[in-house]
Amino acid sequence: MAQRGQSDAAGRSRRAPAENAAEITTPMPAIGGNGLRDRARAIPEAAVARLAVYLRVLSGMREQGVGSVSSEELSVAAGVNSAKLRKDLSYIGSYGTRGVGYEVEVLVDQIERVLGLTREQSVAVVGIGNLGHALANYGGFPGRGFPVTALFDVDPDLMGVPVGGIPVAHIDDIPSVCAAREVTIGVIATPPPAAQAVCDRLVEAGVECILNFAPVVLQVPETVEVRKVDLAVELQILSFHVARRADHAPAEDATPAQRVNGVANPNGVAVRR
Amino acid sequence: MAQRGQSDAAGRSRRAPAENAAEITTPMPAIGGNGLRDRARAIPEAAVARLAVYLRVLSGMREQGVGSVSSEELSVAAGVNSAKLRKDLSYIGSYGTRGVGYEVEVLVDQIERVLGLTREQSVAVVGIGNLGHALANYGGFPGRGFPVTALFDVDPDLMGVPVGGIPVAHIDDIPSVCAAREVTIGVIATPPPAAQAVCDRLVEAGVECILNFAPVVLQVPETVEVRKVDLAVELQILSFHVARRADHAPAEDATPAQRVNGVANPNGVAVRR
DNA sequence: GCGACTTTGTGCCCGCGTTCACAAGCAGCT
DNA sequence: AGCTGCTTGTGAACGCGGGCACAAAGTCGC
Repeated sequence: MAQRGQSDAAGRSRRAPAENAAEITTPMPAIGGNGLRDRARAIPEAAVARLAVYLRVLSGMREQGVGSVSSEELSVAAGVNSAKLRKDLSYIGSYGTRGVGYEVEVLVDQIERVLGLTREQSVAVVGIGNLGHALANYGGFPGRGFPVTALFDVDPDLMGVPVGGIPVAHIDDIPSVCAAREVTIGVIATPPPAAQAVCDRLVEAGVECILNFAPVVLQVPETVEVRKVDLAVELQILSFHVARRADHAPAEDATPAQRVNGVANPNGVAVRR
Repeated sequence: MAQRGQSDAAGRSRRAPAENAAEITTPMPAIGGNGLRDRARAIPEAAVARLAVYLRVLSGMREQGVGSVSSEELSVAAGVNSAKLRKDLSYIGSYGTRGVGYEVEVLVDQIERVLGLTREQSVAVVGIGNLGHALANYGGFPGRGFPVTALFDVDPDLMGVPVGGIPVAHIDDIPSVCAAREVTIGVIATPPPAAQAVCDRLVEAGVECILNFAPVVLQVPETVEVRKVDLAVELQILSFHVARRADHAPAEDATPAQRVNGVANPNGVAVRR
């Protein structure tokens, strides 16, 4: 992560070296605040990504009537090691009871709080092609959803046509519509050439968080955060691994892949062997 | 920044300059081989992701007739710092001339070689919903494409229907079809409940690299590499940032976001200030 | 009420990836 | 040739995130 993304690609996370210098372990006197701000600020990006995964797993558990869960159980369900899971949870506070585990309900609430899911985010999708359609219909997923409240495109045939219940507007209306509906997250699913222009309009509309599916490096003001999902890059990374193992072990696993059941890496980063 | 290369099917030849392969710094005995294997193995995942980005930028430059480029130019175009770019390029060999820069053509070829793009990868997409459609039509993107050669779903109405030129087959046929078409990369775009079963079938068919769009933690053998793209997680990470800055600076940027033009982070990670 | 057991929370270490800064090397001019 | 200026390639330091292992803390049973 992904990545790195995804995220992470995987590989992920970077920040200005100056200020985070003193996070985590440092007591940090919580200068003028409730401390939650400073805490929220200190959570590493990678941990945030995993928290989102934990949230999904926990939501599933809650629906199945599971009342409490240990870090061990949760960690295998989420595909991470239990120490990392506990550390991640410790970033948001101490909500477990030693010797017992965590209460599912509590954990769900707290993670939602930290991820800012208590106030519903309003999402705008720009570019209503196949991908845009998919995103517009993505509305309800486990836990609270991100309501898609605005759709934009340039195709005249699409204007006013409802997709997933929301009529499509012209991208020229981005500023007014986004302001009116208090859009906080913009999703760019346009062809590459249009991406920067669309991005500029979103920024102009006051959107400060953007998820970009177009394979373009967006230029944005420092105040705006961009996350990128790049299909081509993902495929190329996989291609790299295909090539690497082809080079590296020209003739081995002719054996029909027995189920060893390793665990998929949460960051979308490949297991290196 | 306009690029958008569709067809650039110039058959280029590749050939690894065997000499420079194993030298440089690492002693690394290069046990039984050309050393390229060891090198390829040593490239960090994060660097691979960036190389893919460089490749796209370079392809665009080549189409515009740019002959050579310095690390500085390329780094700003790709949105990374120049030192990192040079280090990334150094992983694949020394193809620059000091005092001058890099030859675009050479760099493109070498990156393609390392990413394994010289042998075309065959991709299968499972789950032909909106997202599946989008992926099936994704075939041609800058540089060489990944040919999608197989599509699968369970919907009887879709059987045999061509999408993006390829008829949809039933997921029960995954093993046979994938084997026949030598699929090396599988893409899962199914609803969550079906993902694990589909994954198992792909693995059974010998696919060792999987790109998973379903919000599920897949269980796979150790030999299989999984990358995950999780829309919900991406949105939640952005939501986290919205919440964080809302908490942290309740009343500041009333100013209409002036164009400072920071540069989007290549890892998809937000620029934090 | 006390001891034993279980599980959390975290201090510490380690390795990877990023960044800095500089030496090495090439081109072009005098 | 030799000097100058520029850019690459990389050694070395740094900082973050991951993992281990243990102390703290609470529960359960007797």
